Amino acid sequence: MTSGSTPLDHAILGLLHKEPRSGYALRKVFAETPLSHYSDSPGAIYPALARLRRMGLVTATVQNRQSLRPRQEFRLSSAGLKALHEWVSAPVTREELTGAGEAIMLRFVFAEQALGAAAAVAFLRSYERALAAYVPELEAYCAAAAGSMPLGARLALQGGVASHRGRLKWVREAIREFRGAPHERKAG
Amino acid sequence: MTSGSTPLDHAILGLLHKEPRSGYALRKVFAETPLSHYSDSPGAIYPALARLRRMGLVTATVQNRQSLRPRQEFRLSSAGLKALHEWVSAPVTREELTGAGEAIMLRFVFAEQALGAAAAVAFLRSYERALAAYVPELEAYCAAAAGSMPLGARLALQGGVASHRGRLKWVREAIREFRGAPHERKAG
DNA sequence: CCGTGCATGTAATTCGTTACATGATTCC
DNA sequence: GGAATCATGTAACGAATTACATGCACGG
Repeated sequence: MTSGSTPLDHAILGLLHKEPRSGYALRKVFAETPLSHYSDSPGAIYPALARLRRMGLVTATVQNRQSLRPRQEFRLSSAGLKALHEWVSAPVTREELTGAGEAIMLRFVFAEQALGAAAAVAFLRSYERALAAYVPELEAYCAAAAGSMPLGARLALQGGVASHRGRLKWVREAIREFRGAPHERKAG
Repeated sequence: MTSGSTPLDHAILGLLHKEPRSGYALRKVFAETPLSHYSDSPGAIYPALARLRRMGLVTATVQNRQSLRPRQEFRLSSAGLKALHEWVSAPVTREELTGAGEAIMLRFVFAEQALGAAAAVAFLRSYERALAAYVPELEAYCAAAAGSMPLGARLALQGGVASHRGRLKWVREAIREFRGAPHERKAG
């Protein structure tokens, strides 16, 4: 098993490909960009880096060697580059498709089943609010950063915007559907 | 903290709301329905059920009490019902929006950055293939099951179909964009 | 009586989370 | 020199995964 195995490992390998970074710099990326759902916590990053180093996928160059708290800069090794290549070249599987946006739809379904149509609509309104706030935010990020981004990153960001816009459209249609449908009794 | 905390806990509470089930029955649901990305492994389900029982959210009725391997049927307690209500009623947060479909886009972005435009297109083709196979499958499930489903579940399923169709459209547009764009040199 | 499916669990390992602890640098 | 920020880690804990172990029920 020469390839990094967790999503966090993969994200780190990808980021280190662009340029060598310290653990702290990686934390900042995870905290401040749309990669925000990867953990920016030291308890995840530093063990992950140690792991990748043990696996030979990254190398660390230590600065301030004599210091009690030396800074390290991590860069991809050739094995790490190979692992990154294997990861991005692997075919897209069915499982990867299934995960997207699952959890939130589950909440919606159970809202209706456990609390009835009114709760389902309330949930949809909350979803709508969150999306209506998030989409312009993403668009702003997109507009600000698109110029300095490679084509793939720009397309991915635009795909994210489109996806959330599509969701928003679905939410609004779903609300209308519930309005139109005969009210079911509240369960529970 | 009276509410179940993990996604699996929530999924179990929601399923038990509909009807009491055994651990094995829950496993089958996770294995055979679009809830497929929750673990159907005994090492996840049974500890989760034990946890929920400790928290007082579910109760177990034991059949074959004298057997060495008694069957249990789990049902929601009133506290469990309350926890379910709280979960589905909680507002949708920004974090819930961010997670959707992240990992796969990351692979796409890094494919271009690490291997260049040709690899990015290859990735998109793989993505396209997977989606083109999955969407009709979902549609078939939808067509077969829609009649016997409550409105919310049907809408959620249709939303999933629409979302994946939107993705597919994006993938095809992205491929065209890469065709049109001047070829960048292969990095690495 | 033997295999297949139903059914419940445990053990080892690994990863992520939260909270904590510590040191170095920079700017006022 | 004190505060904020940069920077690196550890400890305790919870949860998921894989692999394993066990037992019951039924049909051929």
